[in-house]
Amino acid sequence: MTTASPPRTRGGRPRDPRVDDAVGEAVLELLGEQGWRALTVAQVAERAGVGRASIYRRWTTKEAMIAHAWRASTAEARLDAVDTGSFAADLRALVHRATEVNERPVIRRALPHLLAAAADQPELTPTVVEVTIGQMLPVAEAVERAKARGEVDPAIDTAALLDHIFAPLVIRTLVEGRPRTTEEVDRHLDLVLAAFTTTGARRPPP
Amino acid sequence: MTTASPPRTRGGRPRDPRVDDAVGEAVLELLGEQGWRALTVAQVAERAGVGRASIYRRWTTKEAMIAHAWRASTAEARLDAVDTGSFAADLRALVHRATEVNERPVIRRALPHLLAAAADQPELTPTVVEVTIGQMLPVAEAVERAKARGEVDPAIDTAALLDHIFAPLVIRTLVEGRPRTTEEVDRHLDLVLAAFTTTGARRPPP
Amino acid sequence: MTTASPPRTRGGRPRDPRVDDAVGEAVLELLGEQGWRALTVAQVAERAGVGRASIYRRWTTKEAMIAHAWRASTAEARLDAVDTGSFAADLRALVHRATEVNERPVIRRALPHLLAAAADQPELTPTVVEVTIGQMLPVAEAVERAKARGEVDPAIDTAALLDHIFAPLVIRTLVEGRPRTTEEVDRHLDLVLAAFTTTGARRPPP
Amino acid sequence: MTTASPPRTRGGRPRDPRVDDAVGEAVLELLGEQGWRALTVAQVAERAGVGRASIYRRWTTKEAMIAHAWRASTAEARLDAVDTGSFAADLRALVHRATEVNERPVIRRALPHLLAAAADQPELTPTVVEVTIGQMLPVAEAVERAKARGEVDPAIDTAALLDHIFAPLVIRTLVEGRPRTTEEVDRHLDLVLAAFTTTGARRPPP
DNA sequence: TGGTAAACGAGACGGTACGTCAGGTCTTAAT
DNA sequence: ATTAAGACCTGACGTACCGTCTCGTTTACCA
Repeated sequence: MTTASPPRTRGGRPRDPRVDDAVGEAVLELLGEQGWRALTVAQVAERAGVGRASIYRRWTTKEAMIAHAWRASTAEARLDAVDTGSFAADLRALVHRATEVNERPVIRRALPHLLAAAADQPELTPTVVEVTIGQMLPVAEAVERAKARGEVDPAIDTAALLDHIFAPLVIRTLVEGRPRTTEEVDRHLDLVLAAFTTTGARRPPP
Repeated sequence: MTTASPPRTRGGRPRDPRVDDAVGEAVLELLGEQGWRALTVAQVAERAGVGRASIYRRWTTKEAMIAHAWRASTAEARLDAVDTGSFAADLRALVHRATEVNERPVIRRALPHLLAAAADQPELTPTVVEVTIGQMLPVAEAVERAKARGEVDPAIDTAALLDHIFAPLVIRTLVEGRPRTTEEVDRHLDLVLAAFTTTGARRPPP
Repeated sequence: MTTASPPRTRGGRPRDPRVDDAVGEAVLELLGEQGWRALTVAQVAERAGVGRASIYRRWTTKEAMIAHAWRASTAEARLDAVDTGSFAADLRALVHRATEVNERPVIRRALPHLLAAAADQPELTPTVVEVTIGQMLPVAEAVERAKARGEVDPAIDTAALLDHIFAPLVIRTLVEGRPRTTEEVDRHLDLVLAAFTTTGARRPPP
Repeated sequence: MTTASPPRTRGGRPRDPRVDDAVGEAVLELLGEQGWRALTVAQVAERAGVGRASIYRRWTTKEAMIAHAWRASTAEARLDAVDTGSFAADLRALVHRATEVNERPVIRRALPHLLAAAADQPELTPTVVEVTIGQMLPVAEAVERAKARGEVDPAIDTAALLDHIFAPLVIRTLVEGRPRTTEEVDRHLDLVLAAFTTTGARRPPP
């Protein structure tokens, strides 16, 4: 789904797709500049050169508007697959790149608020799930390849393993409010590889 | 720290500690009843039988007020230590009880919003860190005992292990907006024990 | 000027004139019922069935709002002209009727506060001047006719004479906080007629 | 009455009279500097170096406090008697000096508000009456001398004549929010003298 | 090609929460 | 029992934002 529910088109002027784009861009800009609290629909409308009514015609709440813009932005930032033949190498490459993506201000500032909004408005949950799963997809593929190669026990549930890979990083960022350093990510991956792979591969000494 | 920064009281009527308590109780009640969005300072003041000014005198923002009430409430809900002599048994008992605690409406509804608030207001981060660490403390002790008994490799960083124990549970609750079932928690602990203990202890068949 | 400065309406929804009317009525009702001190913007908004923002959009201060409502109300209460052919008769009729008008609760309770408000907010002065002059207008016409008939010396400044007619009555009401009785008004007019007319006409004995 | 109701003095620490003085001075200073609206009890207390409770122990409301300070200040500004032997000369001297007194910022800014306060709080009326009458007292004496000399018809009620002398000046200041010029006062007195004295004395050409 | 239906930017609408401020009362320790 | 200091409750203030609702105008489809 890339647009905001283009509903019945029976007569009348069609919706201007430039509005969707302009709103999305404005939301991301303002989120990055000022954070979630300071972001108002009126401001978005002004920045986008759009009427407020045109926004409410597309999304029922401010949160839905932001969620849509956020999803649209992550779609283009999706990680490319990486296949080096080694699970450890794949994992390090993918997780380091995912960490970079999550450091973009708009993501870092929006994610906690989107989780909170979804807690109150269950209709936002699919969006949150979709984005988080989307980000883990290339890693899931690497895990499957690792199972095929015998690097990972096939009895281990892939989803559970993905959580062990990502959740500790995400939760620390959420709680401590600062991104993980490269070194911290590497140490985390050391432990993951030691605990969940048959080789217990550690990173090569520098 | 159990009270809201009673600054030097050089002359003048001292702050009435009953105000702090009444506000804390009112916040928790209203959070549980209505959730975060519907909670207003005016409502808290009325429920607590307190003037709004007395609240703003103590906390600069609504979020700080809630964070304080939340911390005060978790202090009394802290998990008791459990020491059965077996890391697996300790872990299952403690994590199941922690899961129960986190299911209380006030916690479940407030946590995502507190994380979001802390993202905008860094001064709230210590409170969030303190509470989350507090909850993990008895588990940390169990881990240390397990290391002493040789059930867990002493080379493993305890904090990292704690994250592998808790983060996957918490993150799934945050993202999916529903609590983990007992069965899901058990399966998660199976994997943790298999991956991070020397015995790879699995739970006994029922 | 009968409305609250509907500024250039270039696009956008136009202001609803019913809001102006409803606010004006509500102000006058509440002024009459409760007086100036007890009158709050929130109360006016509720009584008028109007949002508070709509009031603040029109008037910058509570005083300006009341002044506007007050002027609008006096416009319809303006005295009709009286022309009996005799200055004394004209004057007695007009001043007695003006006194009645000024006894209406809304006027009696509002005037002192409006004078006070104008002392702090000079932009209210034109309104106060307009209303007071408006009330004296029919008397001014009677004075001009009296001058033409030779009952009043044409060398006497009409505005000055009007002040001698009204000011003593008004100032006593302001200072003593009670209205003038019919008898007091008559005695006052006796003196005015004796001092400022060529005939020195006194009232006929009862 | 120069102090604020020094009540029962039965045991205990006596009231510090410096508090009364300091409060009075602070009120007058702040009235002159900022006007009535911006004057708060807290500000007065701070400026006077006094606790707020000490103020409320003496006066029940803010208005009563100001009224007291105002009366105390006018007591010392009372006009000295003038007796030149000519009513016209006495009158011009006294009224010009009264006009000067009324131009002091504290008076000009406070009078309208005191009238408004008295409209809501009848207990303030005596103070207002006392001050206004006090100011007119020397003029009343001059009127009596004029009656004795035959310059003014003894049948004219002195109080009514005083109102014709002062009310037009005061009301114009109240309504128009600006003081009378010397020339305006002189023209007003010309008319008063012409209308209410047997000589109809006009001022000598310059 | 002309009508119509829905879009558009602008901005007013009712409602509600916010955070500030003022008034008048009460409580402390000290005098 | 007073004092200065300062907390207390109450409640109005003015601002800001939300989501809705007109306005007058523009733009596509369809007859």
